[in-house]
Amino acid sequence: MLRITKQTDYGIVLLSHMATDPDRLFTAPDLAEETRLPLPTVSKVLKLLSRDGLLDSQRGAKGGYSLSRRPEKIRVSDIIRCLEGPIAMTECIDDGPGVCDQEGSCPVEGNWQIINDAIRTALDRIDLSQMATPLPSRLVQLGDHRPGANERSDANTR
Amino acid sequence: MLRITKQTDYGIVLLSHMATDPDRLFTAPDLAEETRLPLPTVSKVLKLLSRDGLLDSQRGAKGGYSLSRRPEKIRVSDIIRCLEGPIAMTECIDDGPGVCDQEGSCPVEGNWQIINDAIRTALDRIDLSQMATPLPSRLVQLGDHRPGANERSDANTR
DNA sequence: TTGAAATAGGACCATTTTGGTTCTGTTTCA
DNA sequence: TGAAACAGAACCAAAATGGTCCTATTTCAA
Repeated sequence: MLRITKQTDYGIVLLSHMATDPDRLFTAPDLAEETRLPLPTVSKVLKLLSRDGLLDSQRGAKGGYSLSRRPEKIRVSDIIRCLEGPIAMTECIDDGPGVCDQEGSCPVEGNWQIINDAIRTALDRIDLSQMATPLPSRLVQLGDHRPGANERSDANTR
Repeated sequence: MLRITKQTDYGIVLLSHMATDPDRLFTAPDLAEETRLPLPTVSKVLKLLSRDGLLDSQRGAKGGYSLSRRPEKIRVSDIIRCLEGPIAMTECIDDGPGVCDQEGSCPVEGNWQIINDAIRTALDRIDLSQMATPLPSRLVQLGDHRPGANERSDANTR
């Protein structure tokens, strides 16, 4: 389904929430409550985000997490890269040469770059401030994106 | 890793190969050999592609698969949608309302649309003819994108 | 000095996805 | 009528995910 993992989902939710008050120091328990997500999971994600420098952390009592930079400076691509690794849609990319037995004969070969770059670029353009705006205007009609209303092709998977 | 599944990978490889001779009728065994992929898997993917109308199929002896339309008319997004379901990076999209217990309080809510649309658009812009060009020119420097050296590849799409 | 409150970092395991194979039809041509 | 292909589904091992939990370590403040 070309989807991000739930962890990343949580990450974006958490960071978006933090972006609404960019200077505040948030504890994990606070965040868990405010976003209504389970604490252990929130905790785990925050650690990852902090390890990669998207969050600053203060240990000890009165500790917590805060955004390491302005929301505008944190791109969705940063978050995904932190929580899921390099944004490359196929393995032949991040494994380097020599792994794929198709090498040389693969009809696609370098052309994966086209796709990867397109995705990366798209994700680079979106930053936290955009995600955090409290439903800016209903421009983005919520129920209106179903491609031709073609039958739910995921109907069989559950 | 925000990656497509191997099945989709195969699908793109297969279709790209077929795009190099758009009018030819390919049998699954032929394709397996020409792309050096295992036949059972090739077979499986072809069936899916054909079920969704990306390929035409002819049964019986002398049967096979052929592109259902010109390579330029087959977008990467079509292939992904066929092999992985709707292109929506989070579940709150394709499941419709009422599923997410965050509803109403989720700080991101409709803003996922921003991301989903960006991805969809990016993938809409790439068609099979682009993927199939036999390494058009080495513009897209192959060995230069590894995680460490993150070169900004702006200025292409959009 | 000490205890409570936080983060840091793993280990762990059930569940789900995936990758790939195989089997049993059905269709078509020669 | 048989061989060659596609159609469709079942199946299962391996990998990835989602969550939780446990044990440090750090810091503040009484």
